[in-house]
Amino acid sequence: MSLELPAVAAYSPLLANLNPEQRAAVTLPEGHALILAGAGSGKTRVLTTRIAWLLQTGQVSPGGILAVTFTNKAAKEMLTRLSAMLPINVRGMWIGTFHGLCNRFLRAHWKLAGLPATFQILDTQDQLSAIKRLMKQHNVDDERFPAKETQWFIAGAKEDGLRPRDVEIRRDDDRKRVELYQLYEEQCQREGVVDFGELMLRSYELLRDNDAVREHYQRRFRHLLVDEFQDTNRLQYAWLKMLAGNTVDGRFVPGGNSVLAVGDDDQSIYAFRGARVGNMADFVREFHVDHQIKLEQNYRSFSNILDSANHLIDHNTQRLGKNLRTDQGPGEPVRVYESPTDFAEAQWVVEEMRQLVRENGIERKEIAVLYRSNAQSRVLETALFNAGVPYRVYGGLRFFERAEIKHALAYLRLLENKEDDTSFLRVVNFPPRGIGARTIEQLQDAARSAGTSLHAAVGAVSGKAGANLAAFVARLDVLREQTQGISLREIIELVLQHSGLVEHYRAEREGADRVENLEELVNAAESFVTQEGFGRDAVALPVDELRQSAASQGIDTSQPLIDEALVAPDAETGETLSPLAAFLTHAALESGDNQAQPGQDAVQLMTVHAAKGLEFDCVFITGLEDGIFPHENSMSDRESLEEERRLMYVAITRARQRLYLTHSQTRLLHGKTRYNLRSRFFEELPESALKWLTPARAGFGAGSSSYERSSWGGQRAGGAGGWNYDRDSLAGAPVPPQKAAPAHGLRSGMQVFHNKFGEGTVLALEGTGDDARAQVKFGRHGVKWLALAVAKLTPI
DNA sequence: CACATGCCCCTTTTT
DNA sequence: GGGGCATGTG
Repeated sequence: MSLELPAVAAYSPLLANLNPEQRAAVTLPEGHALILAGAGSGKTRVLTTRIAWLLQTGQVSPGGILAVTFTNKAAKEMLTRLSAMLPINVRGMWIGTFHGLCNRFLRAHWKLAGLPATFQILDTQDQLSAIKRLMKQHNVDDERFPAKETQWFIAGAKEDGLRPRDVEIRRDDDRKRVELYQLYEEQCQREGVVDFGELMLRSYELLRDNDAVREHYQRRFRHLLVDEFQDTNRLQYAWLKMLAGNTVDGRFVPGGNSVLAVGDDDQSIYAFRGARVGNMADFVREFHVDHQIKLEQNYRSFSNILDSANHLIDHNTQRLGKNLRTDQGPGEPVRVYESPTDFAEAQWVVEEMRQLVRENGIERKEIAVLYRSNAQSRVLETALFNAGVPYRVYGGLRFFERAEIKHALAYLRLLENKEDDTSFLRVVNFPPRGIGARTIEQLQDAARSAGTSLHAAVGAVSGKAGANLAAFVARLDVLREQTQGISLREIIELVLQHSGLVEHYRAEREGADRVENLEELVNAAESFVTQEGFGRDAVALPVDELRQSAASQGIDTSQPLIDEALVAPDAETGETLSPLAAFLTHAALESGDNQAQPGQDAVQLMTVHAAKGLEFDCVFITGLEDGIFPHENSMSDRESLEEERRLMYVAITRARQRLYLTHSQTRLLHGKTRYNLRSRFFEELPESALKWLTPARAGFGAGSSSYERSSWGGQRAGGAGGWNYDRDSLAGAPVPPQKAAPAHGLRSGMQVFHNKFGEGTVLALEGTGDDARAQVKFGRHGVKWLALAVAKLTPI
């Protein structure tokens, strides 16, 4: 790889302030390339500068760029940065999420994809309720086949690019699951809806099976750029391969397309939803990648923090290999704090952060508290609330996922698509209008035997209930009439009024927030139409202009143009998507912010997953206990433990200046007190970077503690540390508050023998005395909870 | 048919 | 501990 730059490069302000590796990445020649970009190494900057560079040097026109990200946020950021760099119209570029781009593609080619023009998108909730409905209809035992599991199965199959007929049947139950998958597909097709996986899979199949379409897009996109490549699943990889095309035996051909993949195998934390780090290695092999560049210079953290991250991740075996370095000094040590209870832990964290704000002048929004799972936020929130510290919790319900919003959207969807049974069922009796379960059952039976949608079957139900149904449908029909030719804003206002939703929530005691949210929906629609991009996506460019540019690309213009640039869903008529349909799509693809209160200087609370891509001056990683982090379900096999370690790596690398690691001896979880050992990850951090604020207990084979009791007697802020256990108990298992060490002497991670189940690994311990239980994973018999008073477990 | 009570489950998350 | 869901009662 040469670092020599084209002559113009040296003068381009775009390249100023880039380090040699970043510059090499930005100015890469044509060909496939993989950028291994460590945390805080300026990855987004490289990606956007690369696009700007390609455009500025005239190597490609905006229409030849396709850049794909995982989140809307990342896509938006890329667009914003790009328009700040170059005075160009970003309109011609395809920049967005995988699903967003697939949606755009399917809107342009709905007919070829076998979809109705008004197809709507099911989110995860909708998908689950569609599956439940299906299972009920086919009398599937939901004990044996939980709907969630079926959903998981279907989504997983699609992520691997598998249709029902392609799924390999490994277990007896799979036969039924595949059957359900098949039925589910038929149901979605009948109702004109697609789930997230379907957006990807349909697009992929259309590209695969339609030569004209594939060749068209292959000719168009000369540069494909992929962010967070380590998070791509099998299907996304295959999709990319289809688009890349222009290769012989997978090798890049000069004049063909170039794929630039940017990723970090150490930050791959989404295997549980189908992400495949292996795509990185496959990419290098199958695309015969010409250029690999590592970005290892970290601009974010002091070296104590970075050393900790490097040291930890070094314990993973499956790595491409990469070590972050920084020019910044060691900075502050990584502080470790142990508390007796989760409550005390939270109090200590709050007290410590108040000091940070008061004495160190740190802004509250520069402080993040991270945890492994959402359930842990509660105790932290309580402590923050009691202390009067402003905070903001990420995660939880987003705007478009709120029940009242989903209700309103269901009415709107029914205006667009009468066949949408999921939406029909959601609102047929909401607000209540005398249509009960019996009636709905009757209606479903009628619809099934006639092979129609619920909407079409309404006439088949007689009596009072039938009249109610007819009135409901009539009301929808009237609304549909009334909403012709009026603005999106007016449509929504009308629907809110005439559906009775606002009225219903006004009458409810706790309904004020919901009414407010419904009003907010009007605003959301308004800003969607004006700024957000309905205009961008749906306004057709002049057809003459298009034909000209198409002709110059050597595309046959005697046929109707197949190109989203027309953006009209129907390429023949030039008809565009209605603002309402576009808005509904937007609502499904972008679930919206949670409780946006920007501007306020508040402490940030979130899961480690949610923190990926963010950075803060000060970071607290809490609940660092075996069974919590690493999570108990991920402790038993190496692969998932390695993912937990990567998760910890992500958490550590969020911090710029100060990092705190806290753990608690006891924790209230699911209403029960659990005694957890300090996380095994502590043993994987460099001692030299750590400062133990509380005595380092002996864990996992470490030597005895060197702590002197007088050195800490609870003098830390908040006085929360005052649990005076004695020195002897420090070397043993976790100490219950009654100071009675558990008699069983088991610790998680221990190998044990059971007379019936054989050898196993202790995953978790719970309770004391006669109530003590252990969760053990056995080879043949799986994971079991055992009462220690009964089960005879012998340590091996 | 609407509302209340009991029961079961319980990673991580984006689209 | 708490939310979602199924079942029971007015």
